[in-house]
Order: sequence, then C-alpha cells, then structure tokens
Amino acid sequence: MRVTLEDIIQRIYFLPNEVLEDVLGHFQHLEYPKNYFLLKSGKTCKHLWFMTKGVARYFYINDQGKEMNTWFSLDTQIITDTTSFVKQEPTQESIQLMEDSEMYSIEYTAVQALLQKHHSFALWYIKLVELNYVTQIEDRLSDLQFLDARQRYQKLLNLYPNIANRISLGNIASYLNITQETLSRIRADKL
Amino acid sequence: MRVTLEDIIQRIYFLPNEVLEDVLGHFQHLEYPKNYFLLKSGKTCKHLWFMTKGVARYFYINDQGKEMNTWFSLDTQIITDTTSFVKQEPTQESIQLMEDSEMYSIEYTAVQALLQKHHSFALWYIKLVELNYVTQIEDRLSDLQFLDARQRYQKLLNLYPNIANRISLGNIASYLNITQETLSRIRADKL
DNA sequence: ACTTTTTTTTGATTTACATCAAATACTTAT
DNA sequence: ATAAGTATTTGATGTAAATCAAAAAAAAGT
Repeated sequence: MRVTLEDIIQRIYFLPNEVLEDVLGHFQHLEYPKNYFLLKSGKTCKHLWFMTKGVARYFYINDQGKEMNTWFSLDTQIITDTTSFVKQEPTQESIQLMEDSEMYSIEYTAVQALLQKHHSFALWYIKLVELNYVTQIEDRLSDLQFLDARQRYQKLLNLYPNIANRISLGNIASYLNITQETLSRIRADKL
Repeated sequence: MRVTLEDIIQRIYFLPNEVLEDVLGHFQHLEYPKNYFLLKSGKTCKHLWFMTKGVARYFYINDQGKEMNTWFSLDTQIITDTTSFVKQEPTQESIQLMEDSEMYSIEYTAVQALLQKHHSFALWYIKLVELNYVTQIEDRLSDLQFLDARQRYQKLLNLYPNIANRISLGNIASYLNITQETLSRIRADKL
C-alpha cells in the first residue's frame, strides 16, 4: 500500500481539515532521476522534501577533495539540510539521489507563511523538528562517540537490513567514517 | 550588566506583552550548589533550564563504568536533555553542575500548556529548538566527524577561551572524546 | 607545614584503523 | 562474448590515539 502525503502529515501531528487543505496546497509532487542533486554545496536549502520512494545521500567534500557522506534517507523520510534551512544560509553540504526517487516538496517561504497563519501548523512543525531532526541527529552523534566501526555498521544494518543492496560499500564506509578497505574487512569478518 | 530572563526570552523571538507576562509567570528562579544534579540517569527530563551563571556538564556512564562527558553549558545557555524532554522518556544521561550556579526553570507541562494557549509562544519555541538544539548538535556532530583531537581542542578553546580554568583536564578530554593523557600531550605540544 | 588525595604529566607499549599498492570480482557497453 | 570501467577484496606497512604504569605537581584536609 502506498502512503499518501496526507497520511505522512497527519501522522506527525493532527491538523484540522481546513488547515490541512491549505497545507496540502503548498506541496508539489516531484519525480527525479538517479544522481539528481536536490541541493548543491554553496546554495541555501529552500525546501523541505518528503520522500516517498528512493534513496538520497548527504555529503561534504573535505580538504583532500574526498566526498564524505553524512547521512542517508531511504524511502519514507524527510529530507532537508536542517542548519541551512532554518538559518537560510548557504551550506557546504550536497544532497544527491542514488536511485530514481519520488517526493513531495514545500518551500521555505510557504512554511514560514503557514507558521504565521495557523497556530496548529506551528504545533505540527514543532513535532516535525523534535522528532525528525533532534532525535535523529542526537542518535547519530552518540553512535560516533561511543561505538567503534563494527558496532556502527551493525547498527546501520539493523536499521536498514537491505542497505547493502541499495548503497555501494564505498558510500556506506564513508557514512560510517571509515575507509572502504576497513568496511570490506568488517564484512569478511577479518577484523 | 546582568541579563534578565525577559531579555533572554525576547532575544529568541519577540513575544507580545500579554504573552510574555504569562510565560514569565511559569519560570522559577533557582540557585544550586556545585556538584548538584539537575538530571540523573534513569529519570525523565521534566525541565528546561535557562542558566545565567555557572557551569554544567552532561555525561553518560559507558560499558566500562567510565563517565563520558557529552556537553558543557557555560554561563548563559539553555540546558535540557533534548531527547528525553521532547519524548518524555527516561534518559541515560546525567546533568551535573560544576560550579555554584543560577538559573531559571520551566516545566514540561507548562511549556505544553503555553504552546497550546499562545500561537506566538509556539513560534518562539520553534526558534528555540532550531537555534539551540539543532544548530548546536549538528555543529558538534561535524566536529567529531571531520576534526582530529587537536583541532577539536582548538575549537573548544576558541569558543571558551578560559575553559581550562573552570573545567579540569580530565573532564575536557572526556568531552573531546580523547584520554586525559592525550589532551595533556596536546597541551604540552608533544603530539 | 605536613599528610592525603586528586589531578596532570611522562614514558613504553598496544591497538584500531588509515594508507598505499595490487589483485580480483563485478558491471556496463560494444 | 569481450573489453573497459568500476567496485571490492587482500596484503603490507604506517600512525593517531588508547592503554598501562608510574612519577610529578597541585589541591584539600588535618
């Protein structure tokens, strides 16, 4: 069964019908091909995307010119560069699709207008930020602080059991903050 | 010059006078001694604290029973265990004062009531979460991911130039995710 | 001032993971 | 099916930081 935008929105926090109508009207349905960039380094993130199908990666380019993945979004997840979006400042991060993907998007200015217009939308947005940004980032932070490479990989596998079929070893290794050689050895259990 | 609670609140997002009055009425002024625990592991975080003077550390106890600091709050900062506070679930983290400290506190239930009551308070709370939680945590995350021990120490010194006088080497090392021996060698420039 | 406790420094050794280099396996295009 | 390109694995070696152990310095208690 497919999930509608209405479901996604109402599961975050219930909105009265009249507000929901207004909110839905500001979303756009989009389909993008594999490798498409939702956001490019140096730009300001103007959107909130609600992905319904696909895979996206967030990455930086470090001093040595190497791409470092910082996040993956698989299938039904909210995508945005939080810091750039909330501050409306340019980011160093890029967001790129790794499969053909489907999503709904809403613009920053529309979000701001809706926040001012509807008290209940402000309450909805609070839930969104609390559950989708804060909790997720804190989780990742504690993983990097307290877990070693193998434990981080195990935890990722628990969360996305078939991630290995959708994302290459090199890209996963970069997300785990280890080299691909190390991840290959972890998989072969030679470490 | 001392900063009033009113200043702190209005700098986050401007509230109309009538709302401000209501909000201020839910805060309590508190003074606690050094070593006092604002939050103990296993409890649910019921408060948001606005510290005006003092130092607090956040820490976990890891598998080997060692205390691992995850955060410091110095002087004028907002203190809470974000995940526990927003989910109202027990935390593994503790928050302890490292100096005699002064602060204002507001309870979770009061925040929830104010969010429902005042549209403008909801907008205020969004700014609080966006600026104080999200941005800060993302910053720390990227430090741990991209900087080595020495760079993390340098960055901490930039942010709090006299932190070495207020927080012991062992506690700083733990926050930087390195051993105290390593930090000592960094300071002596033997690394 | 002297003892006790805590914190910081120094040295020797170990470890997890990186780096470099090359071989193997897997994809994609022709 | 074969070649060319890309991704993964394997091996040898290097390194940042951990661990272990002990000395030195600083802080707190009598």
